[in-house]
Amino acid sequence: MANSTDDMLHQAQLFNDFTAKQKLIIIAAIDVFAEKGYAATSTKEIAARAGVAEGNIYSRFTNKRGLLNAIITPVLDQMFPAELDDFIKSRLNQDYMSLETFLTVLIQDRITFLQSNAQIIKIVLSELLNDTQVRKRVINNFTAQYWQTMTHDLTVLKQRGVLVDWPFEDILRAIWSTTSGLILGFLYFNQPLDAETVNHSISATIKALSPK
Amino acid sequence: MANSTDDMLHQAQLFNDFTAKQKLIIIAAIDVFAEKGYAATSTKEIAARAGVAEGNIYSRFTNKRGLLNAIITPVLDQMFPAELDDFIKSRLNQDYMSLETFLTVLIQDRITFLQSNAQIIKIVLSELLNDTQVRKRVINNFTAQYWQTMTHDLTVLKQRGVLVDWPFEDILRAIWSTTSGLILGFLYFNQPLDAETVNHSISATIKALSPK
DNA sequence: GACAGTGTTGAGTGATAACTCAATATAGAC
DNA sequence: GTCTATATTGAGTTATCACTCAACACTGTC
Repeated sequence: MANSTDDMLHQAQLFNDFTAKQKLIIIAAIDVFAEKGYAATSTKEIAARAGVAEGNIYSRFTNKRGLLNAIITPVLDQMFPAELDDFIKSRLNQDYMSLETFLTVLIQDRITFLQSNAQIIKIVLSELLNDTQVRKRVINNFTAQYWQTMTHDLTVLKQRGVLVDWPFEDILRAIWSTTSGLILGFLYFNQPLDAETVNHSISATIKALSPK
Repeated sequence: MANSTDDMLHQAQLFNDFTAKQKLIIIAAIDVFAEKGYAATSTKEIAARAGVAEGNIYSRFTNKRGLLNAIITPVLDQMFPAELDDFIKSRLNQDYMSLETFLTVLIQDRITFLQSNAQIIKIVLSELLNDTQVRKRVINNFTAQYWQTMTHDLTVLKQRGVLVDWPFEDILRAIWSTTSGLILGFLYFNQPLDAETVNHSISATIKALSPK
């Protein structure tokens, strides 16, 4: 399953500090890691797909894990952002922020992000399940950045009485469960990610988190 | 992270066709596979943990993948059952089956199943992401068994007007997203699985799937 | 065009992977 | 207790793994 040219360009933007051949290595590695997993992939295969000598991997990325880290770090850092995108902020910082607006903008934004980094997300997910270090990094990013960002807005919504009065953990789990369900279905089970499907999920989340 | 004796007994029940040493192999393999993933685990390490010669693995399980299959097959087959448990059936086949009853019984049942097979579920999830064959098996079980079972009851609920009129795909995704979110939080992020947390998730699903 | 610095190569290395197999231990039938 | 079939052993085999390194190519500077 090769990347389209668009995907390659998009990914290349994330990796500007690298030479042309190093980018080829990264792109090949993303492909193979996403397909069979990090542990089941050999550096020899990556080099062959990239059309590059195997030693090149080690002169730039130190070792196999260094290559993995170079790939997943930029995505990991953007997954649970410390603050929201300017566009989102402008939509959310209105006089009256409805739960519907809040969840629609938020979920749409994350779906766009996850979908446009589909291959790398697959790698991150797999490592999340198998590697304690990666799992710690994700937890750390989540609690140190995202949690702070979200609880502020969630508190406002609670106070206005438009959000159910549950612990933040339960609310965030509800939001991320539906978002992840959508993305996982798309990535692994060939399910569509069209407007109607997404709208149903968003609508389900809105209803789920509205007070009775 | 060793298994408790209870877990070992529970797992042993699933694997009655095996000798004592073969069960030790299975239990050791479950432990290591769940911790670091199938591909990153060597048969040498499994044999060492089981206190057994390495060759024993190959005389009974043919090869490393055979061992994996012996472990995940019974869980895979129960994950999306062809028909519901008798107890569940009796609760659901009442004169009036409310959406609340339906979802509560259904989700509780799957949470119990997933939780009591926690270690093997971790292995299945990891392989689901990395192995096309396992993914095909899951898809096949789901569509050939579970889909048939569920659509019948969902149709009844739709006709009674207590269930939102969405495609079955979207409804099942909503149910499984929240269930999976709960289990994943428990398995990988040390989140609690207490009654209140579960109730919030179930309540969220009920609201999400109720018509407006 | 000589030089310096960085990028790239690919044959080579030791470790370890999955797997084999002839020898040995064990358990049940009679 | 003997016999037979199955379970178990562990040293050995082959392939492949991650990784190294000395040699070579390339690029820009003066």
